[in-house]
Amino acid sequence: MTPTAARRPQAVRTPAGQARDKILATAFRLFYAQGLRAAGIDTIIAESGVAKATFYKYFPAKDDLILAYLEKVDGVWTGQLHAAAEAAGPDPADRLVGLFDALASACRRDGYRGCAFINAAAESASGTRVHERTVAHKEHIRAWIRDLAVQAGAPDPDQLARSLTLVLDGGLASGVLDADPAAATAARHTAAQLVSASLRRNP
Amino acid sequence: MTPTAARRPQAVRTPAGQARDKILATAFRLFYAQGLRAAGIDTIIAESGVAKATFYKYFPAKDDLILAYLEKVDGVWTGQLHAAAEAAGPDPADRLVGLFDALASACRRDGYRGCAFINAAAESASGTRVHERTVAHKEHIRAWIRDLAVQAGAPDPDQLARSLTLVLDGGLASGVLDADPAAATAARHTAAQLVSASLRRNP
DNA sequence: AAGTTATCAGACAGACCTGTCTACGGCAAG
DNA sequence: CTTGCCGTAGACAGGTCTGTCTGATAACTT
Repeated sequence: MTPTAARRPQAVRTPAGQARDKILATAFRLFYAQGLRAAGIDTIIAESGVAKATFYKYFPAKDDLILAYLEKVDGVWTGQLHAAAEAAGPDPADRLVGLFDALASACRRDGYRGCAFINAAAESASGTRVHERTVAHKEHIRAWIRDLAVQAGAPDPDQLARSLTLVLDGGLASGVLDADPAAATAARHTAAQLVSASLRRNP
Repeated sequence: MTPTAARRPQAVRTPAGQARDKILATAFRLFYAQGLRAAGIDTIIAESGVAKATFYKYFPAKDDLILAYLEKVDGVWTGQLHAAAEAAGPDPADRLVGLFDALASACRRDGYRGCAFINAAAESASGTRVHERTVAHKEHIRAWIRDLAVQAGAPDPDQLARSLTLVLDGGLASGVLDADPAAATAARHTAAQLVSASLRRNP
């Protein structure tokens, strides 16, 4: 009837500039818990508490949100790995083993579902931006581990980095099946074996 | 107009009893190549060349087809692992290393996209039949490897089996990123290191 | 020859998904 | 105070998805 009757209560308003963060936080949670395809845009918008138009302003397409999500995961996970490595002490050889503590911590977290990147890659065709981003992440990790192996004086740092990333990825991949802490413990143990075996000839 | 005008040419007819196999073969291909969600029922039906009603007769729901697919993958992959292990000779220690040749062979195949089970688990919520089936598969593999470790006289077969499955899963998980044969080679090399290190005290 | 069974073709329903668009409300800067 | 920006609410379009149903045909069985 009257224009006044059409007024809507406007509910709660997100402060300017914070909408993007809220969306990304929700996406982080839902993408990781349910998968990239299973988590729909509508759900993410509803749980973020933002309007649809606001969402599409910051993320013109779902793929953009997925990439932002992967960027965030990269930062978080890389940070945890670095922190775990540094917590093991100044010796690079210790750090190579200590980084596996990040895996154990991850396993213990509620809702742990393995590696977000491996899961994302499983849902994306090769050649897509999402897939490429995943490959880049794994290469960064391996380069970092290789660097530690060089510092530790490994005779073949490439080989050692390969071995350790295999064990790390194995631990992460098994995390999507069950969050068994034994897998993380075994991964750390295996890593210690590989590191000491690799450095034995060159003490 | 006339009833005769309504007659359809009936196209090519699948021989009785073979429809299920054709569907499963198509599903095997599409599920692995695209993922469980990305491969739609309609596409599978169209590429199978069967009628929709026939499909739903054999697989009342998509989940049933997915489970049949996983069953088939299990058979194929387990067979390849066993064959690679046996090809390495009669010594159980050699077999523990030789089974990694199956990984190298898989990497070389066109359209290789890592482990179908890990990929499936990434797309399914825990607690679902699909997820449970994946966990069961991984447990079978580890039990088999553990058995080989016992035969090889490993002092701690559980630990060795854990380590080797971590490396194997790592190799498979990295396969979804890129089918790098170097990963398979490194996995075999790492496995050899772990096996010999594990048996050293007990020759 | 008649009946049974397996298959084909495709319309249809109902849900969900992504992305666009309109209309409106509050806030801050000019 | 008003103008423009950023936000909300939600309808809508066009597509895809799973799963049901009808009706007709081919092949095998009795």
